[in-house]
Amino acid sequence: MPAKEKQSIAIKAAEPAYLPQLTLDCIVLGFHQDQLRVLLLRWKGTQEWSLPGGPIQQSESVNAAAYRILKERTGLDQIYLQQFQVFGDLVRYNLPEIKTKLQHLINPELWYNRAVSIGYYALVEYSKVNPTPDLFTDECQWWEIKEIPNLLFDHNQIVEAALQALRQQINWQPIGLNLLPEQFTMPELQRLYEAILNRPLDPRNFHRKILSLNILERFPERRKGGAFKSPYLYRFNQEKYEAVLQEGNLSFL
Amino acid sequence: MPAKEKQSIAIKAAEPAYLPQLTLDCIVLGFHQDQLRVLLLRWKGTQEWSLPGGPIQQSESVNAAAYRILKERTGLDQIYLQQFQVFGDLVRYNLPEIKTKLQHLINPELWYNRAVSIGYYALVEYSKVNPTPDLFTDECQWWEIKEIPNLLFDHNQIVEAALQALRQQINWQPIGLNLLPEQFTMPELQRLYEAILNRPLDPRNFHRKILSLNILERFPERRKGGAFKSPYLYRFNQEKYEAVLQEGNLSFL
DNA sequence: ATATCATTATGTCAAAATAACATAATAAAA
DNA sequence: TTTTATTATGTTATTTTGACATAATGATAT
Repeated sequence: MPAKEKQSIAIKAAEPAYLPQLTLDCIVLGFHQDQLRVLLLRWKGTQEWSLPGGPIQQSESVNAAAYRILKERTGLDQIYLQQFQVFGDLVRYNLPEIKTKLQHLINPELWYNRAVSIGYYALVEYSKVNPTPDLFTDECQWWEIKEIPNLLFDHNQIVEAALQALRQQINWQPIGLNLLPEQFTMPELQRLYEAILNRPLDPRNFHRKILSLNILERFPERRKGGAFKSPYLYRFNQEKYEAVLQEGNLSFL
Repeated sequence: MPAKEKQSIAIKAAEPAYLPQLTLDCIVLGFHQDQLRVLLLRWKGTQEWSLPGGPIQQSESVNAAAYRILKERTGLDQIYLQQFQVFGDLVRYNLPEIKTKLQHLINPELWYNRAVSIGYYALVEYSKVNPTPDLFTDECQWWEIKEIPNLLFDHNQIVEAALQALRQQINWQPIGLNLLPEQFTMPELQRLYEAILNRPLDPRNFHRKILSLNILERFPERRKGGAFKSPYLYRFNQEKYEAVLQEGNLSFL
């Protein structure tokens, strides 16, 4: 190998079975106890965390690679996945530092000088996820968005960019529903939106606005169990949702 | 222009000076005579057209590569550029067909079986562009969006995706202004929006809505010269624009 | 000079969407 | 039965949108 080895998340796939110098990072978002959470991996024998991700096989599409990685880390198949940005800067982090931290894991010759990463965010139902580490890590865990530690590589920035993209997208598509279980209550949905948008919403206006989208169905029964008035249960109606999407009901400007 | 550059989504960057199996495609959009236009290249000795693009140098960021390519094809430096999608399917076009069409230009050994492409759209001022072919092409020309021929590779689909992304973005950001000269009239701006959105707009409502954004300045003088009432001239005010962006005035949902 | 023509600038009103606001109902626990 | 936490919901004023038509103007033709 010439004088070009170092790198990124992408370890020089010793196998040429992977696209060289290209990787993929996934921001897997879940919602639990009124908090947005993200799935992180702890590298073997360290306290260093990073996002799930990895190289792309020659035999799979980029999207398929994202689904594969998500399947490996969460056990889930059907996931809402959104490509949101390519990270292609020349210097994306302090490489010598990373190499030092991870040298016991990866032969330095296996690093690329540089890799480009495609960022995806995934919205998943928290309770269905079975967090599973990969070959380089020994722990896969949910972290509250607000408590994310310093991550390896440029992953803190990638998470930030993903959240921004999510906030933008949720303004015109009710994608938040992908984060909830099939049945949910209006207050739960509101708290999810508040977590994503990071600001409080008025419950009356929220209720009206969400229902006006015509993509929710209310069940006749309420949920019992709390020391309070029992809330109605709702369900996301995929068909109605798609009908709404068709209309492309964006206003200009 | 760097030696050995270009193009296509799938030519083996003969040198390791480029990121392998990764390319970049640019949809350069301009507006002229009430039409949206896109810059296309005709391959040497053929009637085959494709988008500007090419591989990324090891020594440049992905964004820098996009700017470099745009500079090479248009002569312009300061360009509004937006990364909008990665095209990463396994099979993006009929490779044998392409190889046949272009075999006189490129040694088949230099083709990759597969490459991933990062799509950018660029919004430019039509009259400032100096269309310039690259090493593989002998013509660089504007085409009306509605008259784009069958392009090489998956470029027709990429153009379509770019337009969709543009239409989406123009709904919440007044980016269209990048397509006009510094001074423009309200009807010109309206016709631009109509071209992008592909539907007629009411001039009174358009006027009201655009001005309400508070990013335009009206000049005291009007433009003379037509056999009709002379229109006012406007200018895009960058400062005001940025002030508005800060507010992040997106409604939720 | 005047008429004609193409184009531009602009206002009103009804309907819809938004934002701001408070209280009664209820399930469980005390 | 009282208390507590939480949920469901309605009204009004304001803002935004959408639908609609006409008068003004600059050039050209007569």
